[in-house]
Amino acid sequence: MKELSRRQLEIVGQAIELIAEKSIQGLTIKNLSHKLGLSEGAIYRHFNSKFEILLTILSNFLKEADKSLETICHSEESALKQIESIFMYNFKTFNKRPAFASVIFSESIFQNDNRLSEEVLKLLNKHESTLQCIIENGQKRGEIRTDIQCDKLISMIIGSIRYTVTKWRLTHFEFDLITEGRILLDSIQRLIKK
Amino acid sequence: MKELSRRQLEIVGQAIELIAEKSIQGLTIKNLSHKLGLSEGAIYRHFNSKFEILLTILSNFLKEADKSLETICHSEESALKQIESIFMYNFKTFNKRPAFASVIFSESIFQNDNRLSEEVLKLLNKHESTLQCIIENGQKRGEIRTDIQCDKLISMIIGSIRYTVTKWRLTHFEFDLITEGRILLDSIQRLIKK
DNA sequence: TATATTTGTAAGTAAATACTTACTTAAAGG
DNA sequence: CCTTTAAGTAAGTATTTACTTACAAATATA
Repeated sequence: MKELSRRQLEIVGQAIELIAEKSIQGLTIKNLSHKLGLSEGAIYRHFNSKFEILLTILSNFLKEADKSLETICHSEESALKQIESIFMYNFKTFNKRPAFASVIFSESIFQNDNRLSEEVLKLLNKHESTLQCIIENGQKRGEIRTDIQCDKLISMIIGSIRYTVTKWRLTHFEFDLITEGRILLDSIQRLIKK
Repeated sequence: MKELSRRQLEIVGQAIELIAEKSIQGLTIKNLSHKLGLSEGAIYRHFNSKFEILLTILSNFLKEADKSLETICHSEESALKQIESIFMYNFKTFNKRPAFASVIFSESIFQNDNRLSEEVLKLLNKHESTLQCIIENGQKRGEIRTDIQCDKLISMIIGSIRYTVTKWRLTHFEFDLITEGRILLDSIQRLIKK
């Protein structure tokens, strides 16, 4: 994973904007070149393939998420506070950059290659392992109820976050994601606390 | 919504199988014609467009789901039992016909047309309204806790079902959906009961 | 300043894809 | 039996798409 050149950053940035505007299907080399004010060929001076561009977007997102989740996990907050941080991290990220949601929620789009869906799976696994750590500690400390399997609590938490974002997208962003996210968080906290 | 001819049923059936085998991206007219042992043109004797085939699949699925959800909603069972029925209906359906999951979970695939994602939204809304009815009654009857907003309970329930199915797909069906679904259901029931 | 490297372009290519057309065969009906 | 209609085919078309090639300009370097 080398550093990206200025032009590469520009290409990736415009690609993300393009996805935000026209969804993942709108990310074509032609559209991208127009957006950049370059020829299609020029893009290939900086990336070997469209796949590489997408992979760059995804793995940068993954790296960023990794870092945030690590920070949350190693903080000294209570379990419920840590879960709050995960909620807000997700809702704020998707609210600010809906394009990421478009990429993350389009697992099955890429015909030949499943390396992209593997990246998505990595992201989910990272969320799961972080939540597992938080919940297990919370259970030991008596903050979280112990009568429910940890992995089912995780499915509920991640599932409800994802579903909220999915509905937000399907309804063309007509409700405020952060507001709804906060209410959802409050409900989840009330359900899982001891 | 007219009745489908024998050939139309065959085309739709093979289309579903094709999606199950190669995911939604594998559904091309060429692939479909090979599977049917017909020419590509022959398909157009029975459907005006590929879009129409997909819409037929989706709206039949929607109709079926509608019927099941209505039955569940109007049964005299307890709220927790009704929720169990919704869980099992979903997990059994996707387990038996993973192609449906492939279609339902690919909202953003269809370039120009958003009529398909509207169908998916309809399906989600039907689930939501059914659950709302069930939960509100359950709350009145003292079966379900009332300290959480109804729509957040719904997000948790639908979200956790969808997430479980998504993971099942991303991990290439490596765990038993029905088994995991039952454990998830048990957890949810324990969380939301009064 | 001369040369080499980087970055660009215009104009392709090849493959995929949904759909059409002109024509043929099979079946149905009076 | 003859005509009409339904159902099929082979061989297209038009468009989109990711990617390539041959060449040119700009920029850096010696």
